[in-house]
Amino acid sequence: MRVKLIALVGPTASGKSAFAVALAKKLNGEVISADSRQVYRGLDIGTGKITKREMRGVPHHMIDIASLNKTFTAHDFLIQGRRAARDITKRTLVPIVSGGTGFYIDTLVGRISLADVPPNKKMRARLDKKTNQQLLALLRKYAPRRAKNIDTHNKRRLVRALEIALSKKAPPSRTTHPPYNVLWIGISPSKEDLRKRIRARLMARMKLGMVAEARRLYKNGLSYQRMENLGLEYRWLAHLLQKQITRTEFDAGLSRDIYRYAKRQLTYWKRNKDIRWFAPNKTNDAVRLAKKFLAL
RNA sequence: GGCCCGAUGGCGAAGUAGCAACGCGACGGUCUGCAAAACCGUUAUGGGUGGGUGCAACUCCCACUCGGGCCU
Repeated sequence: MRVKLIALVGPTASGKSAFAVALAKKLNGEVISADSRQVYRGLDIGTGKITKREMRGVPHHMIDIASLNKTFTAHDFLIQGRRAARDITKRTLVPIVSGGTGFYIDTLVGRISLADVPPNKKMRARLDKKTNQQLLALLRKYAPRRAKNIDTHNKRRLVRALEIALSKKAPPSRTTHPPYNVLWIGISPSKEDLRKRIRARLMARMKLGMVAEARRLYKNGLSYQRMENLGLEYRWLAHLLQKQITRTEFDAGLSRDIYRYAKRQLTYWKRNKDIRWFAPNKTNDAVRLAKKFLAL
């Protein structure tokens, strides 16, 4: 029998982290965070990372497990996340995967299977010099099927596709059956509510010293370039610290970008018809559903 | 009262007698190891209003309205 696992998704600032804790307490579970930025040590306020207090004794996995000197990937998440899930179920507890990085969750759960080809830095550097046109031509030659449905303007994707196509290893079998029996729960506020939550949360974090955190990270060697690539908070913080924008522009620009990000997240989950969506104030229904799922 | 300049999508902003650039914003979407990233698409049948000239006017002419400037 497949292991039961609960996947809790929702846009940023929807309140899913708090709900994950509540759910874990009620169901005897532990949380596996699925957040591509909270895995890094040092990114705390900017990522809205849950605090020890907020965890209320519920163990959280996959937080603070990576160094900013390295690039954490979906594959890393897959390996370590599954290990965490195994570890939790071994203790007869329920794994609750909760987070905003839909791609990571889909990977962990087996909705998406990754090619068994690790990043090849040298090859990437070489391919990066080519134009999208050239990359596409190469892809047509070495992986015509992939070339058909790829984003032809997206260099990052083109490079990765070629990396797979040009590697010696044979692609993995596509038959990876989902290792888990998943209950999908989504938390989604209304658009207006979401906007308000995002602003309020941003202001609160500014008071907590979000700017100081970024300044400290910079002093400790985190380049503005890297912050830029981290996106959202750290990207805007980098601009602010370099005095390229005013505080007013920072507030407006960042909260707008966070909102846009939230919409992108929702778009990502739209295709997953298994998700049962709940409003933030209707989480009791979600708890009931989860209990039923576990009782089966 | 007289003279001059301007009036283009939610905002900013080009341009030309012959299908209304572009930027921002908004909205929608993609997603097979960087996923808070990267990438794609849509967004003015209409150019202050009313007339006129022209095969054709946002583009030329006249009047009016509004905004800005100058003069008495």
